[in-house]
Amino acid sequence: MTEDIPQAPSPAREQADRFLRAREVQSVALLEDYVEMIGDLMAEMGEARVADIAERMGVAQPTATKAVARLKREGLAISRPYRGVFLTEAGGTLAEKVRARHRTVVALLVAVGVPEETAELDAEGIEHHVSDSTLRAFERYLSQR
Amino acid sequence: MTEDIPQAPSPAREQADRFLRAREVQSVALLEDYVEMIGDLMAEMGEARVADIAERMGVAQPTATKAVARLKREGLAISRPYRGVFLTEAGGTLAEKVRARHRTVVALLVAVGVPEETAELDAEGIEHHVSDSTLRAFERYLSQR
DNA sequence: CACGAATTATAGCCTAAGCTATATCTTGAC
DNA sequence: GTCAAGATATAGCTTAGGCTATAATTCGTG
Repeated sequence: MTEDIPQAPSPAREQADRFLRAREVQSVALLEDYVEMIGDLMAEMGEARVADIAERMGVAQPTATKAVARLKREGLAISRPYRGVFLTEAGGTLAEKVRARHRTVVALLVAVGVPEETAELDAEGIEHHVSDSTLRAFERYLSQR
Repeated sequence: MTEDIPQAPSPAREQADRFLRAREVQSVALLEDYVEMIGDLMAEMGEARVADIAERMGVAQPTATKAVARLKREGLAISRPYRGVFLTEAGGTLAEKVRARHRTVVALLVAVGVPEETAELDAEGIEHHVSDSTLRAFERYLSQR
């Protein structure tokens, strides 16, 4: 047998794990975006209609329909055919979390000198990769200054 | 005709554009990761072999082969069957840019209080969404403190 | 209350990125 | 120089997320 007990993984393995994590994050990123969007629409108009979701996400209507189907599968939304889409409790909770994280990321970017517009643009992609640990660090940084 | 000359786009449109941009970024993110990785391997071992690329990326070997094919299509790498993979000049330039951006992102995260390990983990996903403008802001922030 | 317009769903297609299984090529050891 | 082991390529499948075209449903208006 080899020298060592379960211990330091190889550098290659560590690096691979980072990429695996990034890919995992990516797979939930779209879900998060849709959930947040549906939350917005529910707040603004009482319900989210597929056409509005599609318009705001910048996708074709059938793409939005398919995304909603996935949200339903994951227990984040409910809907009946030809009717509006609504978030479940889990969906609502996620939407709130995503919204808060988005605000924090934008605020941090602005705090370190990124122009508002750019911050808003970049945050859309960045936010999904901000872990809870990093998010807390951002909050600490923003509060003590 | 309507009231206004080509001007302020609708909020929905603006939001859609942000998502479109995030999706675009995503489509080049993997290319960037592979190019950086191949650069690392070339520096360490003189060439990048498909098996090593696969191991470090945490994917199966055929997935790496396919990725290399895409890199070749995009003019970022060259290779001959059953031989190592090498970066083109364009690939090398991109690798250097990606590596520098990665370092800056990690440094900024650490500077605002994110633990090293977490910074390294999150940076892997975040970096691809950091625009040139944001990167410059990060550099300014890091230099004046 | 019926019908046309608007909305939503469905069908079918494409590409990217992952996988396993298997075929092909290279190379080092004998 | 052969051949077995190792590395790479290929075939074929899956899922996700796009798209267009078209079918089905709902709803406001006359």
